[in-house]
Amino acid sequence: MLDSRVLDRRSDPYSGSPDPAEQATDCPLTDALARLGSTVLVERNGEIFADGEPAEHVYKVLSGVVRISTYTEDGRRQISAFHFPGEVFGLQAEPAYIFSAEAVTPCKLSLVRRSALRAEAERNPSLCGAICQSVTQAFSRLQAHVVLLGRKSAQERVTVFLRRLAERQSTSGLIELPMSRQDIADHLGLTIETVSRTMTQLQDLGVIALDGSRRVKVQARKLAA
Amino acid sequence: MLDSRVLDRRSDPYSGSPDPAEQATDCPLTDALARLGSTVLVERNGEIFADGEPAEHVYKVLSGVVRISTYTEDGRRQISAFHFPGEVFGLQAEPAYIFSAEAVTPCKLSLVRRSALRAEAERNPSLCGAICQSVTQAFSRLQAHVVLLGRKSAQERVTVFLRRLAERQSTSGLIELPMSRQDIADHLGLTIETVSRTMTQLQDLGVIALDGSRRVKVQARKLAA
DNA sequence: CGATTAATTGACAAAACTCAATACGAGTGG
DNA sequence: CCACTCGTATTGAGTTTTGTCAATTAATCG
Repeated sequence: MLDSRVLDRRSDPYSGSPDPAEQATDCPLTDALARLGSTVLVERNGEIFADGEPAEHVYKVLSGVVRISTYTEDGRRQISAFHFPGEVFGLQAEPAYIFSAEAVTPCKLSLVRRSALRAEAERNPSLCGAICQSVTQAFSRLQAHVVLLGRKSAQERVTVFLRRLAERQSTSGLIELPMSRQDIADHLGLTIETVSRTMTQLQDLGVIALDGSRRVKVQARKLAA
Repeated sequence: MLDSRVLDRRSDPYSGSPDPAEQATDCPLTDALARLGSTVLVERNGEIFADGEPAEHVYKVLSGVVRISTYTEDGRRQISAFHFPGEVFGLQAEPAYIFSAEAVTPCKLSLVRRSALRAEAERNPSLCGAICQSVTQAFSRLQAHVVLLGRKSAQERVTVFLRRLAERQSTSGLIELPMSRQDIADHLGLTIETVSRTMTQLQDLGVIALDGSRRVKVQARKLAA
């Protein structure tokens, strides 16, 4: 898990057909990443950065899925967030990362040095605003997750998780689960067994239909409630 | 709970002896609040703002304790954070508040219009940085809370809660609990009964000593583990 | 001092966890 | 193409933790 964290790095844009997440935009942060950053590929389960390391870079997902995790002393893991293409992570004021980031699937990431971003932000106030906005967005997401963890039953957690995933993938009805049951469990504060059982419960209730373990067909009506 | 949200408001500095949180500092955000903001008093359990309202102001606690809460449709409440003197809250990019803020104890707050803060930030890049920093700080706290909610037993939750409280109050050994058991329960994702039982357990274990329900003497050594 | 709210304690029920066994699925080699 | 393996997921049985409901005690406020 610690090997081969950087498979490829270059400063020029990727030559293949452009992903939506790589297009030019009106977001100063995206622009800054495109102009000042480089690209890196990370293999499945590869480490992007680890908790406690100097926080030197800010990342954006171009393709693939990233998990943000924290390991407690006794070996338990909490995944506080998953990041999908277009999302920025690693943006923080602390000098060292306060969590680890790993690739759930093979990932293409754009990254920029924090110092470069900071220098650019000094010159460009709109970039500064965009950074703030990105951080508050992450904050809002986390806030919603706190409510999920604090107040909800296993069934509610799984249902909400699937619903949010559906919204983010905006695929009407068919969700691809890029992450394992263990990842989901560690995100929702449950065990892998409870996640599994809840999935089958939801299937028995007719809320979802499982097609293998990584593909879920959603009865949108029923999931909504 | 909805009545009398604003008891007093004025633009000039408070005339009494200055709290530490009101002193002039080298923090541009604190300065901006002092220069551009006004002061308001809120009574115990008074509402500061509610989830869904237009997010017009940014606040800083001068004295007292504030709770940030979210109410779910089914009436459950999750308190995602408590704010102590010197801390800023309500700083967000969304046009409407995504949670409510209420006074745990009678509070003196400094507040500034978001538009004023934004205008000032355009002129002053260091203020922009300070804002970012404040948001990332809140983010880090929330991140730590997610780990607590996701992965910890009732006993660990209460222990960590008390430890963090002790750190923030920096009162060696004696903690004042400004909030009720219900507040603590809603913060830790537990029931009031579990919180209460856990407290007595910790007392039986010799980790803490309760002096009434709102005062806790901490055996620092034992709480640390 | 009495009334009211907050906190604790007890007995029981429910939800989730643990441990263990089984099944599935992707990849490999015969 | 099939059998084997390894990692992942599901299912089952029993335990533990926490939640629920009810009763009691403690604290607060007039």
